[in-house]
Amino acid sequence: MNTEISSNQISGSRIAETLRVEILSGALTPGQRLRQEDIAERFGASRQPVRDALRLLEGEGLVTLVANSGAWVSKLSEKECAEAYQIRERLEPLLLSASLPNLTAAKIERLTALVVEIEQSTDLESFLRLDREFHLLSYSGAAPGMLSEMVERLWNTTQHYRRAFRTVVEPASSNITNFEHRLILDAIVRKDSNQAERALEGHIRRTRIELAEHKEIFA
Amino acid sequence: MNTEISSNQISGSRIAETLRVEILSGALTPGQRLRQEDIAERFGASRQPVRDALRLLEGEGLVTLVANSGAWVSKLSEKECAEAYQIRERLEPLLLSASLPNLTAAKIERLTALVVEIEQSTDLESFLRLDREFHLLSYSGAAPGMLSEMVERLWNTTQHYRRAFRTVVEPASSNITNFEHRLILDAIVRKDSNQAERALEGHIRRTRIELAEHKEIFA
DNA sequence: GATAATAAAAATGTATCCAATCCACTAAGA
DNA sequence: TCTTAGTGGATTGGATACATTTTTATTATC
Repeated sequence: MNTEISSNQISGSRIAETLRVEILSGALTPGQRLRQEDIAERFGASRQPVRDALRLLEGEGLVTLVANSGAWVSKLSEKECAEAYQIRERLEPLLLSASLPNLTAAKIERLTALVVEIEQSTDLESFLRLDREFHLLSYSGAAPGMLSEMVERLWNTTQHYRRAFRTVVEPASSNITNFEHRLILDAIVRKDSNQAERALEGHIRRTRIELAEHKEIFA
Repeated sequence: MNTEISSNQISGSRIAETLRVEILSGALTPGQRLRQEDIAERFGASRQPVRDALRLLEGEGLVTLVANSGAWVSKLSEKECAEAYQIRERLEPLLLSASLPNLTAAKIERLTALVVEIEQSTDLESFLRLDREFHLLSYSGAAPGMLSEMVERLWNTTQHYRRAFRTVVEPASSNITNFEHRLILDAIVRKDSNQAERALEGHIRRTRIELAEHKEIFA
């Protein structure tokens, strides 16, 4: 009997999944080189599926491939990061609007709890995890599709810089963030999509501008 | 002397490029199966670079891969197509705004000529080519980056449906399209980014709504 | 005649081997 | 001492061969 993962997917996808988690968790940092052979050995596979995985992650923007040279964890310049945030400003309100009508009472209850948990969170990793859960849960009413995927990719490619940002300014703007979360939540509870869009756009916009004031993150 | 493409790229990328053109031109239609071996033979390569190419195109949304089964040219449902257009409504105005300040006089001149050429175009393929050139040229002032890439991908994944739509309603809404192009051009000439954004958003929005009225395209 | 099970064939996924490319280090010359 | 050409090691890219999975066609049974 085979007790392994059912895995009706090619091995490369599983490898990509693990690498993705490691990049998002910060175990692999931007600019770090990814050697095919090392990864293959780690997963007990050949280099073939590793190449597939790297190609997949390249498509997601998490890995940068250079011909005949190698693969690196993608690095964003200050400009690229700002661009990602500008895109988020336009797309996430749209996604939230699409999600809002389908958010169940249970989910809204969880969102309410999350706002409190975020306010009470003390360590960095908890904040990052809860903040991500709050926002992505608020989008979970939307049908899966291109838009959801794009937004998740944007969150993934900017994850590292969110962490770096929070280590620099941690306590200073927490109050503002918490206030903005309550604004967003309030609009969600009232099913006011216009208000929700505006609150969310402002939230992302403010973060982008504040991020631009800390260029040392990108050095 | 080597007259071939300088080609500091892996072979899979070249294969992907050719397949991309064939998908956009309509030579390969949505739903059509792509056999690795057939493609490999066509390019005189092994299946390895073909797999790379398919992975790449999957990341661009042009190809759909199923594990242990195969690859197909991506197909959009009516809903997915509408979603792509909604995303375009939000992203392309942003891109046009970023482009506008950097559009040279020569480019604006070309845009002006294109509006006329589009109005005078008689066959379908000319219209598609010119329309694409008009819009993408209007974005060419923006620095290359995530946003430009996303927009180009959206144009690529919806290309087939733009063609199908035009074959159905060709003459009916041409006047409106032409008028909208002139509105956009006017705003560009006056470097009025607000107006340009609104005109462009309306243009895409109207197309989306009109497209939704022709569900037979997706049958 | 239709449906389900089975077997054959066709296509994909993986491993291994070989070739081509790049990078760093060394050494020679100005 | 600085620059440049060359060489060796390491790493990636591609081709072939084999294993696995899916699909299709055939056959038997209801």
